[in-house]
Amino acid sequence: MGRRQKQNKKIVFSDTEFECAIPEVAPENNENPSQTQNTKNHHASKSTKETNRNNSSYKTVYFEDKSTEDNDEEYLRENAESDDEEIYQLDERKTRNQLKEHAEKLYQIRKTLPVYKVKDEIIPQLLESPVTILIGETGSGKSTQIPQFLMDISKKNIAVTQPRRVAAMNLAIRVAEEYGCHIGEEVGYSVRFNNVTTNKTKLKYITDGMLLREMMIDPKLSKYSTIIVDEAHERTILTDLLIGFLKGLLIERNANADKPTFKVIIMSATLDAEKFSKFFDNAPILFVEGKMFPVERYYIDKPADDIIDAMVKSVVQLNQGEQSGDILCFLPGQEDIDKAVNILTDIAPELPKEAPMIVPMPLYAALPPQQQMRIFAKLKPRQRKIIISTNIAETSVTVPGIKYVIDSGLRKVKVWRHQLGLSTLLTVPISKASATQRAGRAGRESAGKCFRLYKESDYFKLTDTTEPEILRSEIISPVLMLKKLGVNDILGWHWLENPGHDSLIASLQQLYSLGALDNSGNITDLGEKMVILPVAPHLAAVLIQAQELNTLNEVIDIVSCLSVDNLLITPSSEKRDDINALRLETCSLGSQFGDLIMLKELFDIFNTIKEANEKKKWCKEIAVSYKGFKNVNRIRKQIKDYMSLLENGDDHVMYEDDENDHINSPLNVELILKSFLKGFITNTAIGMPDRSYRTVTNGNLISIHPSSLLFGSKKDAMMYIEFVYTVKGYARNVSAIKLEWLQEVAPQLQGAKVSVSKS
DNA sequence: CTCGGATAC
Repeated sequence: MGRRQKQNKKIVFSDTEFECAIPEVAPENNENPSQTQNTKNHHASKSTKETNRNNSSYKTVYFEDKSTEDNDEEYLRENAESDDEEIYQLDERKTRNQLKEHAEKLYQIRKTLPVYKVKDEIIPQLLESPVTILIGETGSGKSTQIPQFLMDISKKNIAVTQPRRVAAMNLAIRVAEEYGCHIGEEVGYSVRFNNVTTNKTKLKYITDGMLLREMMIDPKLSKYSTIIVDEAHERTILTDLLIGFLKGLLIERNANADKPTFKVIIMSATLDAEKFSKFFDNAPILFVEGKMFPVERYYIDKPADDIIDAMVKSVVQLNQGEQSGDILCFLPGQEDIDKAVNILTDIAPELPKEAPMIVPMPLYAALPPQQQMRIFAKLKPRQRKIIISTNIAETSVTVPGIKYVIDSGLRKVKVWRHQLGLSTLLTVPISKASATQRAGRAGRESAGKCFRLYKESDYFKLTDTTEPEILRSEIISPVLMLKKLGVNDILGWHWLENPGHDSLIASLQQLYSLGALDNSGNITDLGEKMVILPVAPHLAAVLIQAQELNTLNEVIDIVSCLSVDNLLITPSSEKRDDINALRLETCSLGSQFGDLIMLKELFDIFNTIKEANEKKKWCKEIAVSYKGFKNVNRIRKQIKDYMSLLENGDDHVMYEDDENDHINSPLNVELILKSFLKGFITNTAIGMPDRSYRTVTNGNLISIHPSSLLFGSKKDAMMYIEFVYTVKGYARNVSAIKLEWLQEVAPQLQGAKVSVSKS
C-alpha cells in the first residue's frame, strides 16, 4: 500500500476544513505508488511508450479520445418526452456515400489518436492469446476503437457486452457512424426491446443479460469468434456469470484447434486486472491509459455528525470560494437528497450576492424522467448548478459541466440474507475505487476539485474495491442458468467469485421447492420453461401456475407491473394522504385484497383511457408513472410471446398487441392470488390477535410496509412479494389471502408457526 | 404507524 508523499495545503471553510492531497489523475492503484508521481502531465502525453510498472509485462499506451463520452441526455430526453417505442430508428435518409463521407471526417480525428499509432502493436497481442485482459479507463476509447480494429480481421461476429442498455446503444451508434454504416448494418446493438441488427451485422454491442439469454439458446455462442466483455470491473452479477461461462467455452471451443478460433477480451479498470488474469490462467494484461484532467482532493479534518448538514455547508462555502463550474454532490439516498435540496433551495436567496446563485437539483433513479432532465438544462450566467445525486451519477448518468465534486463517502446497498430470506438496505462506506470514480467526475472536461466529507485517514481504511454484487445478492436465477447449461456441480463450478456454500444451497433448495429441479438436482421441464421467461424464477413459477388455473392474462398484467421499477411514485408528505385515499377509492378490489390487485386495476384504467394527454393527467393525479405503464405494456407483450412459445413451440403465433383485449371483468381475485402463492408460499404471514403479523416460515415479526395499500389494515393472512429489513421487518407489496388458500396450495403447511417442509 | 441504492432479460 503506497502512501504517497503529499504537498498539503489547507483551505479553510467557516467551520469545515479540508486538507488537500496531491492531484489525482488516473484511477488510484495502490500497488503502483509510482504511477501517481508523474501524473501531472498525463493528459499532455500522447506518445506511445513503455513504462516501468511493477509488472514489466504491462504495455502502456497513451491516447486521448473522447468519442465514447456517454450521451445520456439524448436517451433521457427521448424517454421523458416521446412516446416512441423505438428510441433509435434506422436512419434511412442518408445514403451510403453520405455516411462514408461523414465517417471520413470522423476518421481524420480518429487517426490522430495515439491508439492508432499503436494499433499495429495491440492487434498481434490480441490475436496471439485466446484471452487478453485490457486495462483502460472508462471513456478512453477502448470500447469504440478496439472492436473496430478486430472487425476487419475477424471471420465471424464480434460481440461487445455492456452492463447497461444505454451504453450499449450509444456505443453502437457512435461506432456505426465512425464505420460509415447505418446502425444495424455492419454495426448494431441488441438490448431488451431493441434488436437493431441484420444479417450484415459483424459487430454487435449487447447487454450482458442479452448475451446470456443467447447462451441459453446457443450455449456455444457459435456465431461469434470474439466476445469482448467491457466494464468487467463493475462486477455485476451478470458480468461475473458471463465470464465464468466464457472460461468453460474457451476450453470447449478451442480444444482441437492449433490456433485459438474463439477469443475473449476482458476490458476493465486497473484494480481487478490481476484477478481476471489469474482466473484465465495468467492471461496477458495490456495496459491502455486514457486522458483525465487532474482532480485535487481535499479531506475534512473532523468527521461530520450530520452528513446533510456537512454537505449543505460545504456547498455554500464552495460556492463562495471557488470559480465558476457546477458542483456534483454524492449522498446515499433519496431522503437525504431531498432534504439537502430543500435546505439549499430555501437558503439560496439569502446567500451573498457576490457569489453565483445556486440552483440545487436532485438526481436519483426514482425521479421522474422530466425531473432527471433538469441536470442537462443550461442556466443563466452567474448561476451554478448543484446536483445532489445517488450513485446513479457515479457510472450510469454523466452530468456535463462538473468541476467540483463533494463526496459523502456513503452509498446505500441492498444486502440479501439468504438464511433469513430477506434483504436489508444499508448505508455503508464506499470503496477506494468508488471514491476515485466519484472524484473523476470533476475531471472530465477540465481540471477539477473533489471535497471528501471524511478524514484522509478514513480514506485509507476503505476497501480497495466494491464487493462483487454476487456475494450479497439472491442468486436463484444464476443457479438456474447454470443448471440449464448442464453444470451439475454448482458448488464446485469455476465461479469468478464463489457466492459461498450457504447461498448456493439456499438457491438450490428454493429452485427445488419451486419445482425447477428434481430430486437429483437436475433441471425439470418446468425449470426449462422458467429459465426462458424474462422474469425472476418465482414469478416464472407464478406465470406457469396461472396458465394452469386459466387466469394467465390477468397474472401477466400484474407480473409485468412488478417488472417495472418505480411504477408507483411515492408522493411527497403533503400529498400522501390524498393520494392514498384516491388510490383506495379508485381500486375497489385492491383496497380489499392489496397491492397486486391494485396494480391490475390501475393498469386496466390506464389502458382504458384513450387520449395520451388524458392518460398523463390521470397518472399525475394518482401518482403513477406514465412512462412506467408504457413499459408495462411492452413487457406484457414480451411475456405473452414467450408464454405462447412455451405452449406451442417454435411455430407459435406472435401475439398481436392490443392493449384493450385483456380487461377481464370481473376479476377472479382468488385464482390470481392462488397463482402467486405458487411462487411465494414462503412469503406469507399470519395475522395475530395483537394486530401484528408473523411469518409462516419461522414466526418472525413482520409489518406491512407503509407504501402498501393495506398499511394499517388487519387481515387473517397476507402474502408479500418482498421482505425488507430496515428499522424492522417490512413486507412490501402485500396481498390479503385466506388461511384456507395456504393449506390448499401447500398442504404440508399445518399451522401458523409450523415451518414449510423443505423436502 | 414509515421508506426505496443501481442494473438486466
